[in-house]
Amino acid sequence: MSEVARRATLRDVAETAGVSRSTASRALSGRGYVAEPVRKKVLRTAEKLGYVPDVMARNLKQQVSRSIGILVTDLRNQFYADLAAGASQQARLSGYTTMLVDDGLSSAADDAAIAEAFVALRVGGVILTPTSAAVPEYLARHRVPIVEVDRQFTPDGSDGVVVDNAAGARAATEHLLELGHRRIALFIDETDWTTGRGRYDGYVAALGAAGVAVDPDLVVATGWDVEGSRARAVQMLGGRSRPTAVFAANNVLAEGAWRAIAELGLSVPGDISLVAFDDAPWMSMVTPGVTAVAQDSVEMGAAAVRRLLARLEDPVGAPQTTILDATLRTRGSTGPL
Amino acid sequence: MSEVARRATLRDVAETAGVSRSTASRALSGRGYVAEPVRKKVLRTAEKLGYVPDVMARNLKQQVSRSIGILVTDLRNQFYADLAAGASQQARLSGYTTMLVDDGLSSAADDAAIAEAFVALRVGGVILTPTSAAVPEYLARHRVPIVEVDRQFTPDGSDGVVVDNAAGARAATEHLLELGHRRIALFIDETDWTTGRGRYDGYVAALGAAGVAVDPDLVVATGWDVEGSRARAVQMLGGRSRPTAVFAANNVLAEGAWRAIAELGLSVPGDISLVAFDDAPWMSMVTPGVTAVAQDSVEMGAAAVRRLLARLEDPVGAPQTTILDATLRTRGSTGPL
DNA sequence: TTTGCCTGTGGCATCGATCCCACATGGATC
DNA sequence: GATCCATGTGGGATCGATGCCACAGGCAAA
Repeated sequence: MSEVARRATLRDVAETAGVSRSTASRALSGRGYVAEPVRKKVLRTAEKLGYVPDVMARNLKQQVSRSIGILVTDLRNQFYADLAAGASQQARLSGYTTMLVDDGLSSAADDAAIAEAFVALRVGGVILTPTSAAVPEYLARHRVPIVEVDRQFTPDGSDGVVVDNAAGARAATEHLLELGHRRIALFIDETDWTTGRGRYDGYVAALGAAGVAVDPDLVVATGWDVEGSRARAVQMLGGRSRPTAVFAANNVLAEGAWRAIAELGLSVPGDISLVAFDDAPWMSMVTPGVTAVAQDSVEMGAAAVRRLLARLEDPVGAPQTTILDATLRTRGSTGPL
Repeated sequence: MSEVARRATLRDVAETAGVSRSTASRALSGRGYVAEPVRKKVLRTAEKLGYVPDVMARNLKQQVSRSIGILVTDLRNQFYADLAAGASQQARLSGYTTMLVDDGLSSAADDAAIAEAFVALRVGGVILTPTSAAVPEYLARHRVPIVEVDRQFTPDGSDGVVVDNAAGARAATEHLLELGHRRIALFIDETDWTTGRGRYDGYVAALGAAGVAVDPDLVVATGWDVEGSRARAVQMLGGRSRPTAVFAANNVLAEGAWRAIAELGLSVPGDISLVAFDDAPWMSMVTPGVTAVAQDSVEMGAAAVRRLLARLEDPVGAPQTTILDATLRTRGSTGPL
């Protein structure tokens, strides 16, 4: 056993201090009776040996783990990175460790593996941002509490934290309407789930309230990435009957639209107004600044962790969805018709 | 024991399948002899019960963990978010799970707790981006292999992955010199550690090679955040003897400089040229685009994981530092004097 | 003196998975 | 027919930490 400095275990501490493992455990954890001098001695030896308890072994014995999983859609997107930062920090403040996984360039098979890894690690619960539907299903089947952030697959069945998509989208659209715009294009990735659906509804509601009919040709599914959005935007804005304003439903699509506008040599807001959902850093750097519906993504992450911890406290309560405010930040990219 | 659907264990699988735990273990892991029909039966039972092995228990028994820790400076900085994404993905591809922690708004005490958590979780090794010096010290003391990314506290003592800071800074400075600039300011956070030191050296080397003396007044310590950089930049660029070009040593300081320039109403590159180290997304969105030294941060993260895994294979080999290329991307923010 | 309680400590089983070892069976070889 | 080996299976110890229970003293009340 002459291993080169094996890591110290509780047994090592106990033997060095000349007490039993039970006593050492009590001294270190502070549970149960320990005579003061003995306690001091154990603490000193533990310190001397550089003893750090093995949380794996502890969790195994106690059958609980103070760790949560976080699965984010894509860390390279500032929105999700901020969300992860907020969740990570809140978890740490609450004494939980986090298993943060970036779904990034993963395949469907990867998603399954990630979900299984969370179960295998026996995390207390998982924070989920939009990925494949298989993940929440798998976790639900294995009775792992989840909190869906940004988008909810099962609004009634699970906890969630979302921004008020409809109100935000409505505010953005109304802002354009007030400036006199009537031909307002909506760039959106999907309209089937809560996020896209809410933003679409807000857009429609604003138009309806202003007595403007929804033109299906102006609602364009751009795909999920910058390139898809850019290509569609070039096509639409390069045509003869182009809209006077564009509402991009998220920061990625807004970037595509912005690049297309620059490419076509159009002036903002002279030729076209642009408003985005989700205020990315670049929107306040460019000239003119991009009017955007800001959502506090750091706070969303933190709120999700708080919701999850509340769920762990009360496993049987009814699912709750926390709805955060979205606020319109007016900048130079929107102007009168 | 009539618990409401307790999670299935290996014992449950074994009993249901009518075999011993040993046999069930062999069937599932594929190690040792198992008759084919028995193997099939065990696999079917495991599937039916939704059995997922407890990696904690497995690691405890095997005394190895296929997980690594990743500590990033600040996820809200795109550079570190990308780095984390790259590391996370590479780790997953290699079959490792990651404990990703965002240092974000942490105090020194938090740092100590984070380092201890890594040890407590018995991670195989840790990827470190710049934080407090206490972290690498603590981990080294506990014999946890580390790879320092972006900045190395102990270049000779530990593995590292860095970009070629000197060459990148030199290229940026030479670019400005070639355009005729002579009064080139350097905005930098620190010059004591590898990152800042390398960039400073590159700047000095380029000036020296061109026969231009280094003016200490033009090398400004701006602090670590956007606001500090902006304030210093306003002060310096608002004065009468302002430089004709600014080299910002990272994306944060570049943002401060950019905001200051906009605030002062200066034109780029007419009044002043700007070049940045680290190509952030906004730099290609603004007009004119910002000339920048690009480092592949996703690849840095991936390279760090590969280095760490190699270290786990060979614990005693000499420390290695991987140096990645930095390439200058010329955009509109730099122009002739 | 006996009973009872409180304090302090150690023995030992336990969590879930693994794996060494013993043992059992069957067929092939001498 | 005895020996041997290959194959297949189960018993039980083990990893590190915890916590129940038993037990040893000491002290106070009856």
